[in-house]
Amino acid sequence: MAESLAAIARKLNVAPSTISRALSNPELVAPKTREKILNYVQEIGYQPNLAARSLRRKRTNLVGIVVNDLSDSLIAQSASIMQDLAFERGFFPVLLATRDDPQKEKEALAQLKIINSCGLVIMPTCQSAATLNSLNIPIVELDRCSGCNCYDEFRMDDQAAMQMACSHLVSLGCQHIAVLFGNVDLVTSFRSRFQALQSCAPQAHYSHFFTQAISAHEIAASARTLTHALLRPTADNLAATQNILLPSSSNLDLSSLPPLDGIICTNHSLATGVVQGFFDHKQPLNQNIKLLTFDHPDWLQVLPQKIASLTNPLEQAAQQAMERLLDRIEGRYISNVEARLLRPVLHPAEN
Amino acid sequence: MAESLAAIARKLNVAPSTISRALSNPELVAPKTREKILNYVQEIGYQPNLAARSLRRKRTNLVGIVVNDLSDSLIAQSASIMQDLAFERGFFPVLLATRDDPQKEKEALAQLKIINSCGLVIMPTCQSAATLNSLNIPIVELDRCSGCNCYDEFRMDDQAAMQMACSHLVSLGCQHIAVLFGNVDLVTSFRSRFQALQSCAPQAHYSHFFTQAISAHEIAASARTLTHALLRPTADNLAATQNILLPSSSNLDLSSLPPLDGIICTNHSLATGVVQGFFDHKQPLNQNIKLLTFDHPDWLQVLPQKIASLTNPLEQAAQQAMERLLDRIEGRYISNVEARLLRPVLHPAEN
DNA sequence: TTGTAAGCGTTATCAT
DNA sequence: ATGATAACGCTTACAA
Repeated sequence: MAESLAAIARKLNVAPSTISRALSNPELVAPKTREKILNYVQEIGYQPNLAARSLRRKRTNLVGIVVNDLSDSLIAQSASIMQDLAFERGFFPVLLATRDDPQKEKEALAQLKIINSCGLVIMPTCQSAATLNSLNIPIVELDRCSGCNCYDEFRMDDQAAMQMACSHLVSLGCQHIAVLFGNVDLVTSFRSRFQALQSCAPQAHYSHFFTQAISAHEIAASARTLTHALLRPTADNLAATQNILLPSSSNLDLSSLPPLDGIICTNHSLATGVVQGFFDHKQPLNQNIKLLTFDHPDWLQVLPQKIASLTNPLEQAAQQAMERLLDRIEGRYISNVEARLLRPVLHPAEN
Repeated sequence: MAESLAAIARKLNVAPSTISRALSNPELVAPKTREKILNYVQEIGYQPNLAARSLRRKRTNLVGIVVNDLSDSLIAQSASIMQDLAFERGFFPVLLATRDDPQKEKEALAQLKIINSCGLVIMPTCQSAATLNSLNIPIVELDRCSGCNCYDEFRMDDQAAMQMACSHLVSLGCQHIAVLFGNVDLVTSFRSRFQALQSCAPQAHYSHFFTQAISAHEIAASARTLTHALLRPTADNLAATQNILLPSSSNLDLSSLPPLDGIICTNHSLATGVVQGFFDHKQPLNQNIKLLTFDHPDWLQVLPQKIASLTNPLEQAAQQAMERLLDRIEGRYISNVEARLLRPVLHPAEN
């Protein structure tokens, strides 16, 4: 059983409150006493009882970290960075994953409410705004935005990313580029990437395709089917794309355009499907058709042919997000909310 | 601000203790009062203050979940299962990852001590025994064992797994199988898999190779180098394996044996390296040489040729581990510690 | 069956 | 600069 303040107080012949002060407001206690106390506390490795502290302070030191998919190693790594940061500043991180399921997100937020978490960094799904507001704690949005513009946001600069992607393929000589998106109606990041496409390098033609799917698995499946149609536009293959794309997608009859020589996947789930589609047709990657994917999925390393990728600067965003959150909690940052957009990094296909 | 017990008590004209009882020991309060209380509590959505409860009970409801690598999707999924389970039983899961770094594991355990977690499910690294014992809380080991045999253990049956793997390749006609392991000196699961190899289908010859590496990344790199030597045993390629294998590995001069026609990777990091090695030599997978890997890495789905895999029943193990932990915490299970070994499932290469 | 009261370990207020 | 004291919200003897 850990030593209590009272016990230490008796040992040192001071009042418990003095010790408490020495620990939380050292400047309020005389240097001599302070040193005596801190030395002893150090020596016996005293740990304050956090339950008691939370009870008295009416605030826990628990900060929520809600991400969509921990099995994405970039996200896992970013979460780990945020956890370390929280520790360092005396907070305790509580990590929950939603797998992009709004239901699970609701549960997660409910749980955070139950444990009285004092702050939250979240990668929100499309529909979280209402639930977020009901928490009444400082919140920072990471990588996505929930739509309510009342929280700090840290994420990739979608506009810059889209332009970098297009310029890269154009510089490789591409003239007709298919750009694959997830559901632009429901996912803001896809929407803003698509909007950015309008102002991209005009040296090429762009055809855009939107999946209806939202979950990673279904997005990949849709992209696979779509790839079949792009590579072999047979009647069957074209028909198969009917129910998986949003009607606002480009027409799949591409005969009036130059032949397809580039594909941009605006997230890694799309890329998974595209790569599968190429292999289904025994077509080597990145040869006649140059590929570029947003994100940097783990499986890039085991591909027989390499493809270009554009990495989301999620780790930096995560770090900044957590720092901002803790600053908000501690009242060290009180300015208006801001959206900070970070530039991605382009990795050309190796050889 | 959430309503307090005292406030509710006043509203209902009962004592706070009665409400407390109605919530934690319903059978101790008269059916009529109980109903009145529970209804009201339900209605206003009362949530007990957990800090106060923990303080008084001298026990938090925080259970630690310490895993090595969250970016492994099977592990992420298992962690999620454990979290749900903990929630359902009124506990709160605290998820921490170590990336197989003993230092980070120490930190994680220290943090769990600070927050006073009341139990722990852990995938221990090789050297955790001492730190674990110093926690003085119920512990369950998942997927690996720390060596101290004082905790319940739930993991794959390595012996059965190894035998299934060998039998499968033998049934495909393999006569000479290379079996790749991680560091058998330091990682118990590799050691027990290797021991099981002794009693495997004697219709084939087995050559065994042990990496010195421990971290996932280095294991993959070692396996890649080794694969080069296995596919093209040039002097250079053989020399390159010198410093990455344990000396107790089989001799790489395999000329006295039948030609290599099967490779078993005893975890997915090894498989990553092997697949890279095959591609480096433009050699298709699973054609002349049949491949089988333990685990079911995500990238299997994007391979141009499929390979067989043996999936660790980690999700079931995780579920059982968490159930056991909570039973121990609540004193509902008090028998001696046991090691429960679960059989894996074999997935043949799809066509 | 229910109420009373003490106390968990900390911190904030007030008095010294 | 330090000490005494009350209070945070809950649980649990014990008393009624």
